[in-house]
Amino acid sequence: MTKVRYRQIYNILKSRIQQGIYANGDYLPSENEICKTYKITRTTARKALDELLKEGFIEKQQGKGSRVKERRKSLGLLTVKGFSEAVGENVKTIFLQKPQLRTWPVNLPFPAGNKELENECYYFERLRCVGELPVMLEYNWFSAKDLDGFIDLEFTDNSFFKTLSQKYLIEVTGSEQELRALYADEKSAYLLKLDQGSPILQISIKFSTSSPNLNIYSYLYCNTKKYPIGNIYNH
Amino acid sequence: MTKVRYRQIYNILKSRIQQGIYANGDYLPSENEICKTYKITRTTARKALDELLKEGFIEKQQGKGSRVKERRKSLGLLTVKGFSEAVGENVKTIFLQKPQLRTWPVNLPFPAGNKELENECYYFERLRCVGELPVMLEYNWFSAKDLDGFIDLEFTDNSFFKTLSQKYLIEVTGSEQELRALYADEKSAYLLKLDQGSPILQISIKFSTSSPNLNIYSYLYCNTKKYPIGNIYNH
DNA sequence: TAGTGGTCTAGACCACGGT
DNA sequence: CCGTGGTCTAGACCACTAG
Repeated sequence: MTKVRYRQIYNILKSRIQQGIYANGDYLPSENEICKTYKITRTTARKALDELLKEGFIEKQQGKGSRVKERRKSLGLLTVKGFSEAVGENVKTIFLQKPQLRTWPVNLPFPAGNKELENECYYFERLRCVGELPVMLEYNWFSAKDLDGFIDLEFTDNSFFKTLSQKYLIEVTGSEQELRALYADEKSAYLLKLDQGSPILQISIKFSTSSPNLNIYSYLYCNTKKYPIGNIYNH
Repeated sequence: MTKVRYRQIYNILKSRIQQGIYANGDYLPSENEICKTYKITRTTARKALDELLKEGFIEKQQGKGSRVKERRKSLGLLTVKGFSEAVGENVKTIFLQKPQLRTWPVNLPFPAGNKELENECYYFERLRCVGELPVMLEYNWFSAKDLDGFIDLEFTDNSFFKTLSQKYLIEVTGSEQELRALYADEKSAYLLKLDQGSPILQISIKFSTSSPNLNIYSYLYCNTKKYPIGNIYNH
């Protein structure tokens, strides 16, 4: 799959955790053992563990080891690359607007680069649910440059980023966000099954990708009553 | 100051950026040049740059370099260790409740460990302003164990974490957060100069420290109208 | 004292951007 | 082509935890 070694190790360890092979509170093998097992050096092993740390799967303590941490019932949207990855199973996605070509809107969450604005943009709109409960309303824009045929595309696993990766070999490399508490407008309230004027969490995002002239701009509107948004930071 | 080399380099580069020696859009010296200048290896140089990246001071591009990024007018609370660090200058802090000994409250933002609960806890409460505008209301709890004399303590630079570091040699090593949009209650609304029932951003935090039995539990209530909360994530 | 994670060195090869 | 950042190796020393 991915070529990078630390990413492979990361995936192996992550799936071991998710399958419960390393259960809650267990210690992972030590860094040196991981090195021996996978024939890598500590630099690489530590890089894999760092990813797990950043995403809240483990916690480390000097002199003791890396322990599997309980993940809370929150959507780790801020540290992860998208809704599907953040939530895991039991996700339902409803397209309110399939990808279509548009002119750029006036109010992007972050200013776009000139090269991006040279072309029109793709736009789509989705409602995300955990089980039957709608928890997030999502608006997305990105430059149409270099992404021919995006309109007719079927999303793999309903994941936009997985689709980008598989069909265009483009990876998300980072994100920048701003958070605001707002009143829900009529549309958001209706779709998220809230009273109009309820407090709602707006997340403005700029995703950067491995393609320098492609950024994804998104507004997320979250119903945080049942599922708050989670975030983890180390160091 | 700090003994760790990459932290020193990080501080040097950060202050160069803040002073405008490396201005907005400029490229930093390349990793190899940084190595030569400070007589370090690339591992160390890269670790310093990684910190700058995480906090949004720079952006990197393979084949080109590390460029100084414009910081937006938002409080980078989620990626940084506290209000003072997040905001920079022009901060005003008002103590609503000076540190005092208390019994633990019922509703901590995250469950505390048994060792922490064995003792009573310290509590304090502050209002944080940017200029004259109150933007954040802050409630803090932490175990009184090993922190004798905390009540009479003067905070250095109004920074709780700086005080911990200097007086007790305890460092913040990470944090975990949950975000919710709520209605402002009477007290929050009054202090943050909002209408009662305005939407308000609640950040529940657990700060972990270099002392395994000391975590800081906080609720932050933010007025995001003028200053949204910012966050950055890479990889 | 043995084992763990944290820091650091010295060097290598690769992928990417611009000339 | 060269210089950039991204990955990886092999090995060292340190700080912390626990028996």
